[in-house]
Amino acid sequence: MTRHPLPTESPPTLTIADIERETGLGKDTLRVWERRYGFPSPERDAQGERRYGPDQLSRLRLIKRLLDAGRRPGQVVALEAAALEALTMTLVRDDPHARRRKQPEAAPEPGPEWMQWLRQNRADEFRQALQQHLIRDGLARAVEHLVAPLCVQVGDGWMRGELTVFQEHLFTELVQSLLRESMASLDASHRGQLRPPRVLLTTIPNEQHALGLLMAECALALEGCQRVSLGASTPLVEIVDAARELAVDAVALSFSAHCPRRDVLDSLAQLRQQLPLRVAIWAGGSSPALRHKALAGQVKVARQAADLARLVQEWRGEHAV
Amino acid sequence: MTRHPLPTESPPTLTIADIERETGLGKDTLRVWERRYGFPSPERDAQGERRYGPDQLSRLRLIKRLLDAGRRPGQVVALEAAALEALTMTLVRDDPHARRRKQPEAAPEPGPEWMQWLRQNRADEFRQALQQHLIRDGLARAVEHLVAPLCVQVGDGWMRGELTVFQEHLFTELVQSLLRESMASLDASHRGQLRPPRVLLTTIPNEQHALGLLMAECALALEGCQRVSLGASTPLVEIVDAARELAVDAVALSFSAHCPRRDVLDSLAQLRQQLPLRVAIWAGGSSPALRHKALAGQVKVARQAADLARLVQEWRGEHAV
DNA sequence: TCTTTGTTTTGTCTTAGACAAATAAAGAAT
DNA sequence: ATTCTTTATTTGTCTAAGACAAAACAAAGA
Repeated sequence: MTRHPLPTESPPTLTIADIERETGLGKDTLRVWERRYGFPSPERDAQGERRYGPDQLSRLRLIKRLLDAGRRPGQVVALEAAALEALTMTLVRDDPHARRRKQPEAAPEPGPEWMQWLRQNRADEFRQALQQHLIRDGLARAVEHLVAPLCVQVGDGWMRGELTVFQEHLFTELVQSLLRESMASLDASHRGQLRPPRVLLTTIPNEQHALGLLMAECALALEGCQRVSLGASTPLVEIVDAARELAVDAVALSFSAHCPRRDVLDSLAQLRQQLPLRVAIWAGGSSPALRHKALAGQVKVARQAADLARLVQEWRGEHAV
Repeated sequence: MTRHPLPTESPPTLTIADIERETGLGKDTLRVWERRYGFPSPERDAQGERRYGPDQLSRLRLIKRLLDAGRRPGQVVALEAAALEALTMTLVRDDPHARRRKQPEAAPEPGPEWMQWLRQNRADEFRQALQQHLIRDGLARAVEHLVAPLCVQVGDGWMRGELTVFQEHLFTELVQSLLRESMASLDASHRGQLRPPRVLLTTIPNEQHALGLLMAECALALEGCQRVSLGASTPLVEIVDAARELAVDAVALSFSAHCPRRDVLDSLAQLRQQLPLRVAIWAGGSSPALRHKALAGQVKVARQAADLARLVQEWRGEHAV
């Protein structure tokens, strides 16, 4: 993906745009880190432009993981690769705010075999086991007690470096395929009997995480709701337009843990302002920003699939004919 | 999504980051356009930062559409909103290279009713009609003669402004849901009888267009291939790793029309360099860059779903036991 | 244990200039 | 008429150091 593919030169080949794409760190951020912390320290090509080596890329990947885990740049950017690895192994989900959260009656975690299948790329076995689980325990329980916690485990595993990016992609794709299948057969059993509320599902721009959205749709499907999904990453203006044109009763938004706080709060505020009050806003997902106080009253927050079912029932209670 | 939501002030409220997110135009590009063409011409807030009004945003959206349609910035950026609208109506798909391509035996285009359902947000009718079509004509014909041309029509309609972004999202989601359903039942009928080649499907980073990928997967499913999809936007390094770890015979990549030429050619070259030669590379999609000569020999290009089926058969011929 | 204050960290924005890759236009040779 | 080369223009992205507000942290007070 380098602009000048020179097979002969090995070490410094990646441009700043490449690094931005591969790590998700902005160009400005990369430059200011170089100035402040002395890392990354790319060489320069004939035109004076930055050229990063593969070692710096992987070190930046480690840093990004630690940042997502709650570390701050000043603590980690200047650290050696070895120290970064050590930190990575030490702490997983060491969210500084986590002390307050007490383990809510430790739900039965899915066993380690699931993660092992992923690590060993046994996609077929993973898929079959998940399919069996869906059939035997039903969609509701499978989402709540298997898929949702697996998403957390996969996220953690990715942070710890135990899972590669492609293994995470594979997981997403497998789950997506099976959940959609389950919903299709669920709808078939309802046969046009879908009742209100009519719910619009999507995520805000730059939020590509589609699994949360899909799990939310499952919860709504189980309640027999009419639903319209726009997939991920819809511009805010379009969400407002869609809510009007499609005449929905509620807009459900999913926010993954990686979604910047600002974007979460700002977009929810803006949507509340632009959507008519009779349209409810339901926000869900693992984003910590959803615990923010400013949301109370404006927006209903659902932290689990079961919460979403509760919101539907509340809505039906308030809009009984 | 504005950083400072001031409900009292109406006109200039969007920051440059908002514009980047909503239009997809880079910050650098927006600044250099302002310098060169005098547009956009944002006001400044107390800190001297750019603040764009809604009118400028919509005008930039028009410009973006025209650029995607093949116009160049120098021709359109300085134009008034009215002139932009006029240009938009005038020319659709006015690809400057289009003169060479002769209409290849005009395939029966899907009727106008499909686009009308989308424009009028009749999602249910659209879904039902598509489902019936899939059942009656089969997956192969439905993809080739209905879904694929509809994708083109939707792309054009979006450029002309006849379709909104959310209508395009809705279309994508509906089609995706139905295609996945069809593939699931197709696989169920094969019952573990899937044969080689084993194919990895994905797109390169920043290529979010998932429908092309899904249509490709349909074509492979129809041939009874083993396939592993990673979804959209996988880093190149990860594609290489995944190909090795998952022991695939071929890597299939989908490139939408919006995908930058450079990215297409560079990533294909880099993949060919890093993948072992026994792993075939199949590139498909509507990207014009796929016509480039440099690809010949290195990579097999499939412009339609049928081409992909042919590639599978060729592969099987070469690898007969 | 929770709110309020002050301090530090950190991402993003600003400026103008430079340059190479992509595209269009013009000319030459089939 | 086409196709290939050469020249000219357009256009996106990179560079620099400085600035500043919002987020995060630490410490003091209720």
